[in-house]
Amino acid sequence: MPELPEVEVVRRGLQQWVSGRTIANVDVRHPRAVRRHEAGADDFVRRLAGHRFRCASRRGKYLWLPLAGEDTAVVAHLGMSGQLVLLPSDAPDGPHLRVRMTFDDGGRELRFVDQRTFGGLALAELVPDEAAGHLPAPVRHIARDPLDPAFDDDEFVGRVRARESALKRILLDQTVASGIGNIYADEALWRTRLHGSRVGRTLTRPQVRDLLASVREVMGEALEQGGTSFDSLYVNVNGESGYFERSLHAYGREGEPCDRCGTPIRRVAFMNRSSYFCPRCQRGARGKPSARR
DNA sequence: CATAGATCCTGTATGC
DNA sequence: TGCATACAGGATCTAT
Repeated sequence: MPELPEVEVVRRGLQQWVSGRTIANVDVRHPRAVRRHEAGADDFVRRLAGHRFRCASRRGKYLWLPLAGEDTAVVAHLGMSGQLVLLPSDAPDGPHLRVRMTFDDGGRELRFVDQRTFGGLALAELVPDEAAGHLPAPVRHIARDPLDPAFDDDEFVGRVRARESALKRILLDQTVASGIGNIYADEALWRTRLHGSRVGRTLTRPQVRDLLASVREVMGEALEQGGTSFDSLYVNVNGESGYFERSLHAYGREGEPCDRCGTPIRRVAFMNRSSYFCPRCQRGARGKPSARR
């Protein structure tokens, strides 16, 4: 469940159902799922057994579970198709089960399920971070996400306007602001009436501020509805899907009328993926800036 | 240095 | 029916 709202839904589930529990056994069913754990799958398994999870944290699309009494955390990234689900031990494995963790209380076990194996788990060091307290080493390279209270709006505006590349590319760059993916980038651009091919450098400060407000708005609304799900690939820790798909205005709506002006939504290939936009509301780099008055 | 493109993987949907 | 192709919500490595 890749973007911020979906990952936050998972974090909340982990916070409720996994924090405070002590790991009994870890079973790595596919080595690729722990490829980011440099010391290998055996080391990953050995170092987790007997340790207790303190809580569940998140920045952008990264999740981590700090271990009690240690300066380490299990870092998880769901990639394109990863799921963290809680299931009874006797539930069938399913074809994409990658890692299984049991707990000493005998309750539901935690499973990492990932069809495409772009996601993964690793045990990483928690290192001091001047602003955030502690952060896992693999998370330090990304920026704060827009829902982080300490997110620096001015810095974001400055960085967007310093870029020579397309606005959508900037939104997807996790080192500028983390947590935004293909869906919410398109949705925020639609809400702000900006075209993703606009060059960052050409935007006014108020335009970038509006865009940031739209990002927060759409992510907040999605979170309230449990995230966006098109199919069973994107579920919370209890295997349930969110409802935000119903509220999408642009993403996945090629040919359908724009909810503002009725013009059919267009889809174009961009950065090896799809971008959806309203060709009337969101004027492109070739046309006049839409917010000009 | 900033930026653009290729690549990792498995499954589903679509067209011939 | 079989087969080929396009596409899927992401991040990272490589080349320019």
